[in-house]
Amino acid sequence: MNNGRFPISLHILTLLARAEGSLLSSDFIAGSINCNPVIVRKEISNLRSCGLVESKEGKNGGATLAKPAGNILLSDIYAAVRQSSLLGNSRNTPNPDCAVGRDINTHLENLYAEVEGVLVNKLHGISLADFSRQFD
Amino acid sequence: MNNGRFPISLHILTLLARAEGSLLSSDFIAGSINCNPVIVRKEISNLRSCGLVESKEGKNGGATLAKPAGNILLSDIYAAVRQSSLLGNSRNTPNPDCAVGRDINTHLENLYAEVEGVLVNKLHGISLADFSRQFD
DNA sequence: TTGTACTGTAATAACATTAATTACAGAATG
DNA sequence: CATTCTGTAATTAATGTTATTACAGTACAA
Repeated sequence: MNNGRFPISLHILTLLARAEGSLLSSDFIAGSINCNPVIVRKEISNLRSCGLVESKEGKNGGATLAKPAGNILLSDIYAAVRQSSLLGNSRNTPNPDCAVGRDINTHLENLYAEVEGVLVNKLHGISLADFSRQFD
Repeated sequence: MNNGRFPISLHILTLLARAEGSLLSSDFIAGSINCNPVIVRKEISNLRSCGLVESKEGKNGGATLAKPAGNILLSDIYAAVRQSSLLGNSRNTPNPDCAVGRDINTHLENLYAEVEGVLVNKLHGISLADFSRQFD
């Protein structure tokens, strides 16, 4: 998770939370993030498939939250953008003839599950409403 | 942290923990990880600068732990390889003329510090000895 | 004292991932 | 029915990561 998807999604959702139901265009959102609008539309497409936002096509279209900001948790956003394990994985398959190489992936997976658990737990305690309130 | 440095460093240290003081060469370690020995030497160089391993040059050289495996915590390893924030950063500087764009980096930093705190805390409770014992 | 087996490190190339851009079909509105 | 928007695919550009090559320097052992 070394990429910008979490902060971008959180930025989008914060803008939507503060827009209080009015539709925001991908161009407007991209202007705040300072990135390409296609990236925003892609990210919104992902958030939509996770049930966090709704969007409307056509003239005067745009996006809104699919539910109250108090019901969207940072753990939901994390889950929506998560694509690789938190602490990284080696690209190569370790040597199966070595006691460590043989089992390290299993033990890494277990460790990662444990560690990611505490992280998700923490994010579970913070709502989008909590986060976006800070901008008032 | 989408790269393989944490798992590679942990793999190296696990091998060293199990070698119980005898020197392991970068070639041997690379053979277990299945990566290039230069990568191993670079990572060992980093771990050495963090005080986790010692190494000896020349014939019959190699690396060992700089202290007992029970005194090396996974949080030390995390700190040694950490190079970017856990949940990623957008590459672009957000629009300062937008209330959200103006302050989001500050609020993201605070959030990341909080979240990373619980992760480090978790890793602090697990030693290299605990981890490497699993391979017995 | 010299060959051998290592480390340390720099420089470069190969590869993988991420973001930006271009392009365009389709939807909703006025 | 022109306009303004979304949705999405395809491509290119930028960046980040790992592998490779090269070689100087160190320690050992015959």
